Amino acid sequence: MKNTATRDKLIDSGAQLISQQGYNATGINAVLKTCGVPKGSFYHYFSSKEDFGLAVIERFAASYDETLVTLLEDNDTPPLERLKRYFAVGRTHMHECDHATGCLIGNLGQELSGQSDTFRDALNLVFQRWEQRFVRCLQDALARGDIATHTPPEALASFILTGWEGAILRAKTLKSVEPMEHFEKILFQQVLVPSP
Amino acid sequence: MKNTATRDKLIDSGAQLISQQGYNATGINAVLKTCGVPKGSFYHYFSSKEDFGLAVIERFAASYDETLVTLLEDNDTPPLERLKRYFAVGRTHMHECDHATGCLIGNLGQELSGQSDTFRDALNLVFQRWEQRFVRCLQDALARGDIATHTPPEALASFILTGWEGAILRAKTLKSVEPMEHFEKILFQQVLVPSP
DNA sequence: AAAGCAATAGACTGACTGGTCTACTTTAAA
DNA sequence: TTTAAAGTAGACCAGTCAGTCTATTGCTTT
Repeated sequence: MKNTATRDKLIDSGAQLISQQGYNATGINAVLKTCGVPKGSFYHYFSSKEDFGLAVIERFAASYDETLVTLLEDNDTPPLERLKRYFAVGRTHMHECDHATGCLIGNLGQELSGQSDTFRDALNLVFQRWEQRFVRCLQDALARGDIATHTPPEALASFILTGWEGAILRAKTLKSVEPMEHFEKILFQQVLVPSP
Repeated sequence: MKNTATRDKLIDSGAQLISQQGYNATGINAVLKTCGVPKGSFYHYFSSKEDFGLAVIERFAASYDETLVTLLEDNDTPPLERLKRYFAVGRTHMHECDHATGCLIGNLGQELSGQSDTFRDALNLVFQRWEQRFVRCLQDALARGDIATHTPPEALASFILTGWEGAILRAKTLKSVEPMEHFEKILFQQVLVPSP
């Protein structure tokens, strides 16, 4: 398996279609059609649709983790500013996709975690890695005294991730980023605050 | 259409299967099999699968709204206590379904709002009605001085709904109600608080 | 140049999809 | 008692699904 260009094309098209329509609603033939790859190649690179789905998740997570690092571990920016920037980027993405796509991992988590343990485990791992990035950012903020709370940063990170994912879901059904803005506002005004 | 027993059986089975597997993964034949109804009856009561799906949403929303009223508009209980009870019931449900089902409306919102405007509109309406219930409860709390915040109750209600939906999603992938507990804890310790 | 493997190519399969069709039975009104 | 409609029943349809199969091409190693 030296030529990964075709494999990449398949994963790219798959990620796009799955983001838009979900996993079950995305047929393999549709993926092949959008990238002009014959079925023989598909089953040369992937043993099954599930295998393909897991590859899509893996690649999305890897690429997303890069942007997460640049946004959340930039030590030249105060930690809370990094978080705000992260949310702003998310809101921009939501606008760009006309409130239709949202978060691939969140979508698949909702659709597949009751359907397949393999998928659930893979998606759970991605979520946990994201939480770790938040934890580190929050620890920075705590160390600088930017926030003062008795809540452990792990719980705060979980709160931020779930709140944000929920806001994305709501933004999709509402076709507006308003729920995301509400979340940000309340988070920074009432949760991530210095001691009074 | 006088005899609604068959129709109800179809909707019940449909709600159960769609809750577990999602809309796209639930075939009509599977619904028919689980409730022993022939296909002729299905298309006698519903014009299409989409029509059926909307009926499932409608019925779930109506039945869920009843429990929402008894939980959130019980004037014998302080408003914040009502909210806490609501969350406790949600957590119990999550345990009962072994963290597999979650919230039907949230699931479908994620799966279908990018796929069909009809579904998105229907689900959005349900969410908005839920938010209204929260708003009323929060107004009670504000009037009693149980909470003191400059954030309008509508924004708070949106925050609570999205946070809770996100926590449910995360609980599904994690197979644990921990994210739901984190959300509750931070909400009542740092957001819904009286003036210091 | 020959051999061998990686990759491409797409026709094909059986199972299943949502949906249609006709035939039959029950119910209720006239 | 007749008649029409409501509802039941399931065979059947075209289309699509994930996945298989065989044939061929391109590249690399010997």
